[in-house]
Amino acid sequence: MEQVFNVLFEHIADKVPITERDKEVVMSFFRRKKLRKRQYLLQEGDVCKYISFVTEGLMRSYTVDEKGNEHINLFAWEGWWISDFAGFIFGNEAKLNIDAIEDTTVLLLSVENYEKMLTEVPLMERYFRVLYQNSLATKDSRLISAITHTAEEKYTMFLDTYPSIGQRLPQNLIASYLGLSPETISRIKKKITETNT
Amino acid sequence: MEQVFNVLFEHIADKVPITERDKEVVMSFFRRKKLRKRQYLLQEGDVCKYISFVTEGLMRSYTVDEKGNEHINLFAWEGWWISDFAGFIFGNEAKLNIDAIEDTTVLLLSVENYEKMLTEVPLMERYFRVLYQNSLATKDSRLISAITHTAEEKYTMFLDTYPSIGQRLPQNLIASYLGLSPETISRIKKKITETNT
DNA sequence: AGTATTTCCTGATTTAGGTCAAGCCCCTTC
DNA sequence: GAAGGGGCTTGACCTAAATCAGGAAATACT
Repeated sequence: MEQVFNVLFEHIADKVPITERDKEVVMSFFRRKKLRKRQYLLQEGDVCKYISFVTEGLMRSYTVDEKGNEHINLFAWEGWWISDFAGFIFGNEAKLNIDAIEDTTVLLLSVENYEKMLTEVPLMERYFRVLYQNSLATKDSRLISAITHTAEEKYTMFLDTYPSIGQRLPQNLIASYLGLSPETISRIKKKITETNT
Repeated sequence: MEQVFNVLFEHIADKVPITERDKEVVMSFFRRKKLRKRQYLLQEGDVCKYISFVTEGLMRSYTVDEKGNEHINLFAWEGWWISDFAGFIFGNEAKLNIDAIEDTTVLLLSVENYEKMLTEVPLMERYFRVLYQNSLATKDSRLISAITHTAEEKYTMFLDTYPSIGQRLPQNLIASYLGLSPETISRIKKKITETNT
């Protein structure tokens, strides 16, 4: 079995008991793709044909508002799915841009293969149900956090929640993810280190 | 078939082709419950044993922060599911409160029945996958909106998205849902009516 | 009908965080 | 090793929305 699929199958096995037989079938639906740092996987206005599973590297999805500001929607590193969901599901134009923050390898799953896979391998139906279910619970708390917490709380909570990824991200991207300005993050960092001494 | 189930089955049929036979089985897993206005379905700290489908009325889920402010997470009226998802799925203490804004009838589905139903009726596995998938897409756009838009944009977008429900909600609840103060909503309304004359 | 409780409005003041601007440091890349 | 471009910091200033406070409408309760 190809090396890159290990990450995917570990992720699946974590949620449902997948057999070697199923793995073979599942594999056949995916296509592998490599991306250089800064390379687009999807641009606003395109039709989003795939959902992608990151096996190596780091990606982001983001929107651009009228003033030209980028707002990061999601980071996806090893073991995460990324896509313009609304576009993928409902078939409309993508509102999101997706690009690589580091050199990245992804496994692409097209709409047709997604549907096919779900019917042919019922276990995968269950896998995605569980996956979505969990992300819903996560999204809920992010939303609450975005509405209720202060800038400082958002920042420290982000670092607590994703300690490993903090290192890999320039702080202006974290700012964009949290809906804060880079300057604010900078000031918060200063304040925190000052308090700790 | 009991009347209250109509709303549920319409909702299901909208996503997957459910048979009369399946309906019988599905029905058996639910329990019906009536709630008076202001009555709790779940309080913070309880174990969330159910997800609930609203067949009539209007409910909300909300958190309370350290300062005692309520932040509404979700409104659920006819045809919506409501629950403390994280709690229901992972079995930990509820962080959300859920109560009735109007007199409400819900159909309760316990964790055990949920799991049982999903295995016994594979079609329901698919239904929930599609349901979650769609809510994910919706949540995404609400999150982006919470981060990027101004108070006025959030308010008008809310009314555009849920025109029917605007009437049924006092505006302090809308404010709480949008993460704004009631005063701000009041001023926005004033501004809008002034502009329109 | 009359009281109580929400709900809503409006003004004055405060504040968190954004915006603008300038300079520095650290990588790349010729 | 110079030149350029990100990324980060810091200061001065600004603004959207929160908070505080008071009263007016509107609902609900007996």
